Amino acid sequence: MKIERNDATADLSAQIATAIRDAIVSGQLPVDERLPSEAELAEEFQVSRSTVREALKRLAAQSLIRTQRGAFGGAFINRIAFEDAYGQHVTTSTLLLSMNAVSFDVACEARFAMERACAPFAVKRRTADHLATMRAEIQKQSQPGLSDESWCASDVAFHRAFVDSAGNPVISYQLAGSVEAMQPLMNMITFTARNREKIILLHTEIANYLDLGNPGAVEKILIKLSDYTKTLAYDVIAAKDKEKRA
Amino acid sequence: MKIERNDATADLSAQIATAIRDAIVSGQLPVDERLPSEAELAEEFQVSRSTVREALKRLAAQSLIRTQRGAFGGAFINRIAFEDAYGQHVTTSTLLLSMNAVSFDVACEARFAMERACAPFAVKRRTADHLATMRAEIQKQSQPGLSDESWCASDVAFHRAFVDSAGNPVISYQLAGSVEAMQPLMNMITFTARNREKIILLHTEIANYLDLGNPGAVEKILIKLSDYTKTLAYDVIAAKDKEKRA
DNA sequence: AGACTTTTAAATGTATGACAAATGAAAATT
DNA sequence: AATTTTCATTTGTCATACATTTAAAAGTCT
Repeated sequence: MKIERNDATADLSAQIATAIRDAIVSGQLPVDERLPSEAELAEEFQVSRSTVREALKRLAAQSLIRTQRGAFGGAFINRIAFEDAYGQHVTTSTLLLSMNAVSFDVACEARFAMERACAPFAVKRRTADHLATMRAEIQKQSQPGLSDESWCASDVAFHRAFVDSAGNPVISYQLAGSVEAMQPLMNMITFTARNREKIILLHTEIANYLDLGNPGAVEKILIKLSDYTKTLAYDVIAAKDKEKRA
Repeated sequence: MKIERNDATADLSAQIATAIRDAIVSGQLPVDERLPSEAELAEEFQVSRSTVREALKRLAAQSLIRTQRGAFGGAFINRIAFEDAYGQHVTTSTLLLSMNAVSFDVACEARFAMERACAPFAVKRRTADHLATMRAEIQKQSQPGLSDESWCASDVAFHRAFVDSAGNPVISYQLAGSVEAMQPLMNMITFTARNREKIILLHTEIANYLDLGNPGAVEKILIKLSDYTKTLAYDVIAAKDKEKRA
């Protein structure tokens, strides 16, 4: 089924993981199929059990397999759930943004551009539930004592509900990375009462136009929101620069 | 810096991996920082070296760390490159589509919706290079003897160039999952000479309107392309159903 | 003194063997 | 027939040993 060795550039466990991963991705190993036991794989690849285990842990880290102990246990090809994929995507995207000096502008542009793409579908498919969630988050955002972290979390929840209202799980999955990965960046912005007021207004308009079924208007508000977010970020960055020079 | 144990629901190696991952994601461990050696981590977490190694392999599978052998080697926090992230994203997205019975329509809608979101930026920022790449792929697609696989690969390359022309690496990264993950689905569609002709025409129009700087027109062509792709998929599915009934 | 070679210590990679713990099937018992 | 016990299988963890790689440090030669 799969053979290799003598690559020499990579660890054995990495090579074995790649071989099995390829078999999974290419569809040779169907979902819920059981892999051979660790001992059998060790025999098959002519390596020790530890090496096989390290390979399997690599695959488990990507949710490609799950393991079960006991007789009739073993490693099984895992059906990746949207939930698992979200998590990995968010982790990767977050690190990508924080480690690669992606500017706030670029991240913001990407996020809102894709969010705008949801508008036409959202007006067609949003349910009462989606609207209720969005309005509930707006309500939460209006509470005076809300901490910056809770404010940002509610902001993410609002946008998440909007994206989900487009009724396309693939879009939701793809956008989770953009929206949630920006949360650390957003957390750095201090939202004063005045800022919040303005954003809440825009959120309300989005909900209203979504309710009315006007995609163009929703897109326009999203542009305003994007611009305003960028403005706030500029101010924060400018203030930090000033502080640094002082 | 990080402690746990007694979770009982998860493996020790998974718990340790999570602890270190959290420290990385939260920014406590800066890029290129060296983790303690395996022996030291084993001591710190009060587990065996094998268990630590399995945890580290999990992190390595997500490109969170890289390891180096030899004195002064060890595990270092890895700066995730866009390239690494692409790869993981494509793998996950591909499996998500193939394992979760995501309909062709849903995948197609997501892909083209996000691609349309690129149009306004693409007309502003596309370079001569991008246009040249797109036209070169169109040229390739016009060759009569091209296999279905090569055709699809060239199709991906064309759309990739278009997305890249928007000049936003975050958008490019997010879209890589959608565009490339659909390749297996696209490969199932047999593109006759007549089909190809029509798609090549649409590709040409995209390149032309991009050249002219007309984002609205580009979006309209993308909608046409999306619709046509869906039509082709319907036909293939219908033909398969017929075959099955026969 | 400076350039080259050798040694050495530290770290990861791999192998082996042992035992613990979980688990479901099969056998034994009530 | 239902329940309990036994048992084989498999993953999880630990301990130890050795191979391999690597760069610094020490040594050697010109």
